Amino acid sequence: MDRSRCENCIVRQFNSLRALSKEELKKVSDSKTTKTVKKGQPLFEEGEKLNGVYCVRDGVSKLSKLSANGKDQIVKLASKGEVMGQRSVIAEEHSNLSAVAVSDMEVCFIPKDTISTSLQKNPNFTLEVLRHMAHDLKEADDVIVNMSQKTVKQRIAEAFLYLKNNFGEDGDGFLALTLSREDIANVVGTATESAIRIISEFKKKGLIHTSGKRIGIKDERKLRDLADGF
Amino acid sequence: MDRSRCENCIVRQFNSLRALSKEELKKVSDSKTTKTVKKGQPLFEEGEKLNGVYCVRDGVSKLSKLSANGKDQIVKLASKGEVMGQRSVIAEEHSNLSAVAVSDMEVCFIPKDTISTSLQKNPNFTLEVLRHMAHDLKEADDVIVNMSQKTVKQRIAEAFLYLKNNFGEDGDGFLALTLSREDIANVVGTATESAIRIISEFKKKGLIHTSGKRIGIKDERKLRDLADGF
DNA sequence: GTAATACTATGATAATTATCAGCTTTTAAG
DNA sequence: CTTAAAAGCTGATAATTATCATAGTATTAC
Repeated sequence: MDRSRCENCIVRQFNSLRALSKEELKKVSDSKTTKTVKKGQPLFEEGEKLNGVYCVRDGVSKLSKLSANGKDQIVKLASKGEVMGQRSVIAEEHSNLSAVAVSDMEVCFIPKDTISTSLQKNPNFTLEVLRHMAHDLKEADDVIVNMSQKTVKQRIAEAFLYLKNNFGEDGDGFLALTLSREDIANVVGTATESAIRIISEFKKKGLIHTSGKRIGIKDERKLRDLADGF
Repeated sequence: MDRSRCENCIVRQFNSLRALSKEELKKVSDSKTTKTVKKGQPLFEEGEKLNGVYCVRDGVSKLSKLSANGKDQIVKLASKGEVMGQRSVIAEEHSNLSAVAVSDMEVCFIPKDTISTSLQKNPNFTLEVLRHMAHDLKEADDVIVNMSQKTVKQRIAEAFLYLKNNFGEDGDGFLALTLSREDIANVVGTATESAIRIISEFKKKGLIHTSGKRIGIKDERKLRDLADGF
């Protein structure tokens, strides 16, 4: 079986592409190009015009936006099965976010036309994309509330739990996705030093353990309570 | 002309309902019910299962979410032409937000079935809804960045400019939409006292003028600069 | 292997923001 | 109309968070 064909790609099960017909999938597969992106390399930049979407086969990308004060706010982490750039392609606007790989990635680039055609011809596909976007919007609302109402300490606890739930742990009990301290700070929207200080504090309190930049969760229950304000 | 019919409703031009066919519009119009909602009254509550969507004909509603610490975070203000609750109906989930009128409102309730049928049968409509949601998602990203990276002072300045741009001013040079100090605080995610203090400061600096709870913008340029961090 | 560079860490201090308390003004109910 | 309740306001203080400075520790390039 040729795994480089979308028809055989497992990743597809997780995103809206699963609503495509066999015919359509073949077209997607014929028009797509596969890229590998090294950790730290950009996929696209804020303000760039996207000529297609990126489907993540492996690895993780951060989607971020530069704020007026020069800091990068990470809005979302996209991993296996997620499609990046669809918002811009659908609304026919330039991207409002930058995408940079936080681990080595393998992605498929699907040209805009292929997507647009299916959006116009296959209502099931459109509906599926719509459902996914509705879900993303709900998550965005939750992030807004967390950012506005929780303290930095709570947000960092929340972030660690999120990383564990979404990316899992490696064999040694560390979070499978290792982010730099700066990236952690940019996820929760705080100064790098503040994030580091709080990580040290969590370590002292026995909530987490660290080894270099790797972080492992030691007491999930207490972290949860902290994130919820108890 | 019977303005109570969707076919003749101007409001429709502003939202995704404009993509409906004449036939569909008639069905919508026949199945809808019109409600008036007094300022302060709820349209629906967080966690409630919505059996349809609300199309705003007049007035403004706040969409908010209760945070763990008991504060209400206002995520969006919906006014004439906007459709509320579509996210929940599309994703078939309970509402993640509460809607409460911040001014007297007139809204049309359109049952879920009517919407679902059109979503399945009319790809243009689905695509139009999708475009709107893509836009909402972009705005949500912007809010996340503002909430995470800007100071309370900047966020309040931003909020006043937003209110002016989206709801305009009355004849006396005050913002057409009057929010309580508490609502303003809940929009920017701060304590009511902090919001009041900053409003007083803006007044002293000649950026705004007030009369009771009404607020007018005096120096838009300086407010803009402040919001952008200069 | 070593120098340069980026990342992590911690202290000191300043700025921002929340909280609590008390008071005044406005609004709404009877 | 008047009285209770709600909303607005201000001060004092505490807690949180940012900033600046400095140093140790990894990483990477040559």
